[in-house]
Amino acid sequence: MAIRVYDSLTRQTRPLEPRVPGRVSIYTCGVTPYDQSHLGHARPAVVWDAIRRHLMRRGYFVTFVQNFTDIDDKLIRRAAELGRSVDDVARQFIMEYERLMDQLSVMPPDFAPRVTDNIESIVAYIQKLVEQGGAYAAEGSVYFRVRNDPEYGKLSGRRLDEMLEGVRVDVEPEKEYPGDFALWKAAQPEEPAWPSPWGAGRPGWHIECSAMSQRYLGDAFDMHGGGMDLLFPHHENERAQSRAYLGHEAVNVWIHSGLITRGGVKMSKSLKNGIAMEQLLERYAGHVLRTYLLSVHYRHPLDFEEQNLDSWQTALERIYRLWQDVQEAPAAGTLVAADWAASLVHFEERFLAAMDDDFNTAKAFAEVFDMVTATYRGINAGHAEMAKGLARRNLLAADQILRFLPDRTEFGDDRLAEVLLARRNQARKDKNFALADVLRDTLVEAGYEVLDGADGTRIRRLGQ
RNA sequence: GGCGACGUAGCCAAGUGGUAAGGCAGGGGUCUGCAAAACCCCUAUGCCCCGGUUCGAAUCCGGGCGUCGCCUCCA
Repeated sequence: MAIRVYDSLTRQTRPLEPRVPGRVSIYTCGVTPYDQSHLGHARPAVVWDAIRRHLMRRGYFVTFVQNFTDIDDKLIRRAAELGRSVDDVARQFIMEYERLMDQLSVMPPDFAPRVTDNIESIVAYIQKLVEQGGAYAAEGSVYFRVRNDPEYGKLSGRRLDEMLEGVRVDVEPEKEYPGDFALWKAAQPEEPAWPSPWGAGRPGWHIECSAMSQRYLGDAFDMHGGGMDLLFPHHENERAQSRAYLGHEAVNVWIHSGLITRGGVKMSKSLKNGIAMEQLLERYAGHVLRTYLLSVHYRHPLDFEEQNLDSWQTALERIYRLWQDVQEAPAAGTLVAADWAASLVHFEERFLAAMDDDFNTAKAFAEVFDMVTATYRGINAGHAEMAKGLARRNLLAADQILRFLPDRTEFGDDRLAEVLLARRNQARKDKNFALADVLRDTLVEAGYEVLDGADGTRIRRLGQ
């Protein structure tokens, strides 16, 4: 069955048809490293990671490029505030971003190009646009002729004339047309600058993605992604540039992830309602945050509410309990005929079908929860060996894509807790329940969950 | 003002024509020394409202109401 994806340009869901059979090339807009990363930066990264993993699971060879825009107005301003160089500030936040992504089990991109390492390509790209008449130099800057593209506005669903009604007043006077945007910005004092045919300066905001996607993926690639807020102007402009440069469409499918809101309002710096990942990761494990972001369909807005995150964590606990119970289970032997057994046997098909359907991770998780229930049903029905064997296989299959299992799955690695547990077991054997309860309370207070079962007692450190 | 999205149980959330997934919270049971865990049963005759199309609509069409996003830097 083909993978179906929603394309922002055509506003339709259609089968994914890679340009080169068996291979999928992807470019996504990364971050401008001028400050700490917040949840809004994590969402697209996690979503794309799940998409990549699913494509790989389906047998595609995936090439994934995600850039860093390490020269830009915000970055220049920030560096000035901090009294440090732009490069220095950018490097710091890039490192922090990469560390956070690692905590969220996000695979590093195959290429993570930085704008400042690609200036020559960008200049060459602009030069060709100028030669073709798609762009013009003025006062040391270069602007893109937006009106040359009859399709300008199609991606973001707007019309040029309508858009300019509300355009801000301080339009650069050297522009031929107010809607034109800068490809190259003439150098300002105290700002980093590179040489170019139009004088010293630096790239405008949108050109880097056209130039770098072309450099790393070629004249055409399969998927282009980013947050919904990049649709306009960033992706609209990017599309116009690439079409002018190439004479054809560069992108096959445009994919945009929904924004994160708080109290229904978008997270943004100006409203000071962003949540730093750093801070969140102090209180929640990486896989809890990662999967919380995947618990909602990627195109829908996600209203961040700490209580909902807590509910999600509670839900995950049930999966972890099962995992600890089955991770060492041998492969299932004979199969019995029962509803729960069929459900365990066919789990992966259903799980992958959910992912095939526009990467419906919310539905995929529902399949996982169903599978957990079916497993316990089997265990309670007296078929523990078969149920556990299948559950182990199924959890590993789902985890390949969703990455919900904790990194450290051992429990009881705490010697003291083991001693307390042994004492409690003895107390219970002696029917000294008062002592047994005290020992249990002590373990619970120490952050353990105490699970009495038919085949002995297990303890499990919460949050793992 | 223009363009676009969304509105499903107390809360979160799938579902785009065939009779409401999943999770959290809550109630009742089974099991257990007790508790926890686990399992079973229950919890939306209804999917913002009003019309329409259809044998049949949460899903399609029209009109409202509400919330949000983009139009300016933004993942």
